[in-house]
Amino acid sequence: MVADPPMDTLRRILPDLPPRLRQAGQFLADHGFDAATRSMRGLAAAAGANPATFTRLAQALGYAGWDGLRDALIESQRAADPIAPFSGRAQHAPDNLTSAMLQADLAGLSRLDPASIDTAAKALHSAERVWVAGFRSCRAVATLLHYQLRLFRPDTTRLVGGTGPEDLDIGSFHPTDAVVVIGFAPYSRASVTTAREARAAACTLIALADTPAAPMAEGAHHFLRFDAAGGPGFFPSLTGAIAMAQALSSATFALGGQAALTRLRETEARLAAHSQYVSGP
Amino acid sequence: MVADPPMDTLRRILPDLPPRLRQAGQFLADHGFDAATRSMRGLAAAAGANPATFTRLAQALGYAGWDGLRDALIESQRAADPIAPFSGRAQHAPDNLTSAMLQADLAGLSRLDPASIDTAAKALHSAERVWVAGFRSCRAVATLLHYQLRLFRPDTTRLVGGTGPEDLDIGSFHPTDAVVVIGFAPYSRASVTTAREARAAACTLIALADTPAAPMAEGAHHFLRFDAAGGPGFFPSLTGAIAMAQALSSATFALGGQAALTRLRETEARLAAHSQYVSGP
DNA sequence: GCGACCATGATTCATATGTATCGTTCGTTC
DNA sequence: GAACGAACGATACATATGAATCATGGTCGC
Repeated sequence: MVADPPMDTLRRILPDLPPRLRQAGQFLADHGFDAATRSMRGLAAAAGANPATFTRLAQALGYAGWDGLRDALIESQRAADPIAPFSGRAQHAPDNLTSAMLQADLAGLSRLDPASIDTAAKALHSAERVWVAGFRSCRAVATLLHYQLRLFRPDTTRLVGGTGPEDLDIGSFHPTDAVVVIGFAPYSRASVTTAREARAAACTLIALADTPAAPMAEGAHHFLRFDAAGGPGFFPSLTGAIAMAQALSSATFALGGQAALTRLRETEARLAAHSQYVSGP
Repeated sequence: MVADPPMDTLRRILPDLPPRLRQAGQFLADHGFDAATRSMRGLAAAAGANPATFTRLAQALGYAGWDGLRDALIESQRAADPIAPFSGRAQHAPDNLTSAMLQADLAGLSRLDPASIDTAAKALHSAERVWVAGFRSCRAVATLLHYQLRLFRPDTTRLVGGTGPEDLDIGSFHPTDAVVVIGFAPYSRASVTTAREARAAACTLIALADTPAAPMAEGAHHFLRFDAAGGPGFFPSLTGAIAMAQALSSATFALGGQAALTRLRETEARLAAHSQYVSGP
């Protein structure tokens, strides 16, 4: 009956719990490790709650008592974090696809080159307008970069193909523009076209790609490399590209100084005024 | 005096210990997690040793008693859990913002929980339809997850707000649907609404968020945690969320078996036929 | 051979721990 | 307004837990 991860069932019934039980449940959700190690009374003291509350919480979750819940927590955590105290973590090959993918992403991140990002940020900073282009799965990276840049450069940042077919956008490239193109093999036709047109228009071309031989990297002023393939996943990984795009926007923001900060505050105030956000938990 | 990691001092004095103490020490080294969670007597039973042996072992390590050793073990494991596994990497302080961001992303990735991703993938696999919802910067994550899922589930995957205002999408949630909501603080109003409606419609709710206390995690059947803040960047980081989304789609694909593979091949063939791609370098 | 010493197991005990129980409070319903 | 029940805190209790103590067996030195 309660063979699922206890944290999942906890979250499911959490909203329907009475106030103090929910408070205890919240604490448990935030401090799962303590729940597995400390005693029930110790937990209660840390949470500022009555010990009996945790017994009741366990029973509300379908366990016979706190011991049952605690055992389930221990079991789920043992699987979750294989601490492997002595043997290096790298030794035991990842047992399943998921952790293998995460591990590959980890390795991919560590291969990124910070220096190339910083010089590209300078180029973005000094460009009059910035175009961001990414298609198919790379569209996710492009939208994020575009979104973050717009937070402090709202009027001078455009997404290629953001407001319709990309033809018109490409046609309006200007020599003082910078164009960021993101792509990896197999390269979408649109991204290659965008890069070619950017070169033709004498823009500053910044390419985020998987290899210097990529079509969009040809003649690019800045080349930022990330690993897309190589992982065990069935699809290419965009984790490295995302990390690089974020670092790029942050570095560009840092170059913007006080002016950029002011514009960011304005944007945030505008979002808050339209109550786009709800208050935190 | 014994502020070092207990496992280190253990290993140091292990060879000089009397036979039974050494045997217990071996077991402790191999099952550090159990030592931190189970009771001393329980440990002794599992190790096939006398309970008193572990008290003596703790004293031999310089602790007042077993409780002292156990607390040290807990503390060292708590630290080892959330901090980066490649602790050597964290030592040399990053020289600039960019590499600091990448480093923070690296640490964030290592904190992801593969087990929770796998169980969520099962839920996606068995859902009739899958809705993906993310707004503002999380839209990037949502589009990528939607894109990858559509590669092998083209007809049963939808992006909330993908074809217009999200109201109509939200209204058509069905109990056999699964809804994936991505968000972090400050939480956009649309994402909270989507999660609430998903719950109301009795959908399977899968939340990707920065804390279990996030509004969209309330009552969620599956909760996948990632770190958004914490880095030195000016904007939250979506690297962890992207990595998790990709792992989620790959895991779901793997569950799909031959049928999913067939559909993926069909999609690829269709893209190639329309010559969306250019040949590689 | 024998006493001293250490390692180890068994026993015992004070304490910590989880839970059943009772009384109180608060909100709801008739 | 009375009656009811849920939620919660406080108390009491049976049990589990860790550690001190005692007892035993084996080893080393003389």
